[in-house]
Amino acid sequence: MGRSPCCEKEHTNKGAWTKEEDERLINYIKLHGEGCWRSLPKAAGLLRCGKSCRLRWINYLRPDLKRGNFTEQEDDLIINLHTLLGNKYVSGSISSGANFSGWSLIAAKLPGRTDNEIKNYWNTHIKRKLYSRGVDPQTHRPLNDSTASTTSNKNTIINNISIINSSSNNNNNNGSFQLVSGYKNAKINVTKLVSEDSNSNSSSAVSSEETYHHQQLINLDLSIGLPSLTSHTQVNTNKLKLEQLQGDEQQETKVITTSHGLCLCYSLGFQSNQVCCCNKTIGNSINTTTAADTNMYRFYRPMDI
DNA sequence: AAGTGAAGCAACCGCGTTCTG
DNA sequence: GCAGAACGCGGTTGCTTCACT
Repeated sequence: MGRSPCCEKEHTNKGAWTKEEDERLINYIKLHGEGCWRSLPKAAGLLRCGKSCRLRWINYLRPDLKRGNFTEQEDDLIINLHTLLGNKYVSGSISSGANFSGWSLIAAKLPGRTDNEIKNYWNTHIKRKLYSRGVDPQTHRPLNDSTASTTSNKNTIINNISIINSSSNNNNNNGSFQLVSGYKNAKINVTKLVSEDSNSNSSSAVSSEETYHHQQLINLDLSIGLPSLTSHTQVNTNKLKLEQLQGDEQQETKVITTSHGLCLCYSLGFQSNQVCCCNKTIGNSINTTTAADTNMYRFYRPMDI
């Protein structure tokens, strides 16, 4: 049940773009801006599909693109974000209409890089890098981990977590959001972010119930830098802990909260209300502090179920 | 120098969701 | 409310370049 083609295929060029085509597209967008990709080719005098124009502009012609090799820092960030977000397209998960997906979200955290570029880089470089480290690039588990079966996707879903807005059916919008498995029937449950005093160790900071779950978690030492926090916000280490949900075939979620109400959507770089409706982002003032304030989230992977 | 396979990457494709008339 | 258009995404293809024999 496909869709009708977006353009007349018999009258469009395909394949590599010529310099002249590039110049036409650049000049047109400089004059008229982006938008209405369907009508752009005709208006710009290009015998190209609108989708093709959009792809060419976004991936190669945009003036803010950074070309060249990826840095080690970029490598690490991509790996970490992929561990958290995966690469699955989870369109329409956000009530505001924004789409969540792996590559595009990762690209949003790497200025000047495109999702296509990151995707290619992942497939050609990082996969190999992870294999050489003995890590499965899909599950981010050790290759010799017999429990990380690729055939039981429903049980290994960390890289298919999507973020959705807080449930509209309750009023629990206190800076919360949900992480939901992208796999049907996945039995992952997300517990809350447990705030810790920076001087205390993790075991003393969690309740007995949390300690129980803590013992079942594997620390992958996956850390993602948070935007700096302002002075009015205590610097806390927050742990996102994923626990297994036992004996329940239903996919289930719990709301994640932080002690200071920082929305993880924000921590991932979204502006206030851009993707979630929690109204708990710290706002513009968050940009004013130093790297010394930088906090880190540490993510844990659940044991297999 | 020529042939061949691997690697890299630009571009295409199909599909899900949102938008619009 | 509905249908088709538009957009944006991940997956995949296929061309080009590179390395090796």
